[in-house]
Amino acid sequence: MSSEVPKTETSTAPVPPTLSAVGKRAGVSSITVSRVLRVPDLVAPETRARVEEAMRELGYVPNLVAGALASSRTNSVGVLVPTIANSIFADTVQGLSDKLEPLGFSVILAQSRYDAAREDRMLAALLSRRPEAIIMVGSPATEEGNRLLRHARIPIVETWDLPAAPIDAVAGFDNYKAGVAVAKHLIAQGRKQLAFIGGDDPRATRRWLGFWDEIVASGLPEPRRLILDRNASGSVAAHARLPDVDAVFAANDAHAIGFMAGLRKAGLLCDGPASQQPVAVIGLGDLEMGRLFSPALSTISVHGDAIGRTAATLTLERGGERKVDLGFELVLRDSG
Amino acid sequence: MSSEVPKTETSTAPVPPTLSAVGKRAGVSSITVSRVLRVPDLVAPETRARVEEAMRELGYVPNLVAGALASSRTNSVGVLVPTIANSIFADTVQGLSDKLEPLGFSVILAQSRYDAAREDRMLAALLSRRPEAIIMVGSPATEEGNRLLRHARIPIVETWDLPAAPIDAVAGFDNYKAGVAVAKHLIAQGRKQLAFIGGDDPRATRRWLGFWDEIVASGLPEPRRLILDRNASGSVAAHARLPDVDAVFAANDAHAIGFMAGLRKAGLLCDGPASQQPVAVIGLGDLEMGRLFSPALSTISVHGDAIGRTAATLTLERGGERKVDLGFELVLRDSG
DNA sequence: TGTGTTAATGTTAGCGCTAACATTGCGTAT
DNA sequence: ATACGCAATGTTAGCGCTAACATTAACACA
Repeated sequence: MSSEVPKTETSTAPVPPTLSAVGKRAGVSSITVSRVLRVPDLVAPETRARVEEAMRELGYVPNLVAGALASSRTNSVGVLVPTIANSIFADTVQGLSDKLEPLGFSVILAQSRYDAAREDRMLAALLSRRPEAIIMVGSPATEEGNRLLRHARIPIVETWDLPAAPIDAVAGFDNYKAGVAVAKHLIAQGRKQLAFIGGDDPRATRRWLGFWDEIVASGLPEPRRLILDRNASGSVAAHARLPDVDAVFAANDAHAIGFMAGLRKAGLLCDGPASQQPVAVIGLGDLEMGRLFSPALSTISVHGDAIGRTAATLTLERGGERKVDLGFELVLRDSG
Repeated sequence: MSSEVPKTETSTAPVPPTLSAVGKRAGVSSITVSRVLRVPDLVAPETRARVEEAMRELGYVPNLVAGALASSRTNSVGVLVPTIANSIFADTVQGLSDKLEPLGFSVILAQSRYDAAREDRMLAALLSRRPEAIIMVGSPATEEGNRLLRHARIPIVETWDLPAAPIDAVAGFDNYKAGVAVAKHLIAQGRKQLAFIGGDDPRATRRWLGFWDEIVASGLPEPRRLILDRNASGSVAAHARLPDVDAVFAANDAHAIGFMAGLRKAGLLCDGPASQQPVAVIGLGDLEMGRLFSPALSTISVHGDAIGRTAATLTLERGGERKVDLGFELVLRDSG
């Protein structure tokens, strides 16, 4: 990526044109060109036409880096997700970027990979690009991450959860209540041996807590918790480690589907309704695939894209309600 | 997002500290602070310690916008994908960002939503942030997009395909051959009435072309093509529109799974091996879900993350082979 | 006739940093 | 002692743009 362009080639050096170059060509000063770009109404129509012509001829591409430094507006937002690959957070990124891009904002994307140290590094990296807001999944894992964000003096949106003491704004839902809702449903269905499978990130843990509390409060034996790594294939074998279980809440749909694939192999899955399932399974996320699976997956439906769009709105509007609960709904299909 | 911070509040104004502020506090000039950040070996250990202390005390966060303008290195790459939500391209973004982030590069993400005009706008928006490279899925749809990229004088990587006349670098596979491979397999299996379902983006179309050519060359009747919108649910009903078909190539796994869900409803799916399926189904992408489905989905496996990592490598190294064919493999499971 | 008023354009300074070139001080060879 | 090399630090200019404040000309109004 070194710049070994021979400069002594021709008279028209391959130097990208600047505002002044356009201005010179159009016979105006650089500020007028700048105005054509940002506030065209301030420029006389003929002048504007001449400038636009010059921009076209030179193939001018504005330099937003310089513009950002001069105006201290970068028109960018930093987005931090644990992971983007086959994850539910992709919907959120899509949602927020659909909202932000038409407004001229760029999305700077970073992944923490569920690693606190990397999260801090990414947060610092994002902030050094001076985004006008940060949208992240969850909350900073470390004190350092918190400090960084609190000192940044820009809107911060935490998503996919409802932290008790948010840094600034929130767009999420109550993961604890989701766990409670699933437990209630499973108990009402008459299930007795419940278990929870999935990751151990903060949000999954909150779900587990709600699940546990509700089950124990109802007098049933304590549910088991199986912590699985992040790919669904691992959950295929999970059933062997959960003998006697008759209902499972999976921290997300991928785990739920993997678990069901394992149940099928074990002959513990039927194509009938939930009441006929030897083992009930409830997921979270409402992946399209869950609907296509047979038996169709019952799940906690969460609107990932709405979370993203709401987060985008929260970065743009200061003031107003800064804590939005997008809720969730228990969608009952055939798996549990 | 206006900055109405009352400046006459205290003596310690809430102005983010600059390099010079740190320098002043540490008793050195700003350039020394800059060196501590970029080339610490040039600074005496005690000085460095003093500077680092000052940075910590002030909570200094470097301003890469200014740094980029001064050095004309932004340490960022622009990434353009059709869509990021529940798509196979998320793997590619993950792969390239895993490679790029540790090197200090940020990813600026944009989505074209399969829309040529939006693609051009996003390309222009990306370029105006002066990324050091552009990685995109496919090739620019318009002449204007091509022109923009050719004039940008930075590495451009086109992915997920092997364009005949690439702008610069390529990391992808031969979509035409993928179609041929699927056709060959299906024909060898004795299937007679073949069809293709999926989108009509350039890559899907290339797959269709290979599929069609191979089938017609073998003397079988022309395959049918059903163009579906981008969500898998639409493909559930696709079977009704393809009576008599005994083999289907879906442009991606999501469509394949949706189609299979439809087959199941119609009683045209069994849990046995491929030879027993009334209708063979082959997907593309090798989604984890496909493996969990029953019957397990046969598919063209493509390594989306390897495409991303390769693309990242191609942006970093000029010279060397600039056209990398990552290939694909036909993974046969139970669906066809 | 002078005095606003407004529309259109220009001038100046500087955003926060880094490249490129000084400068300083000190140890060492001659 | 003089020159030289080198390590550590500093000075200067400028990246490409925009905010804030001129300036100019044309015209309306009393």
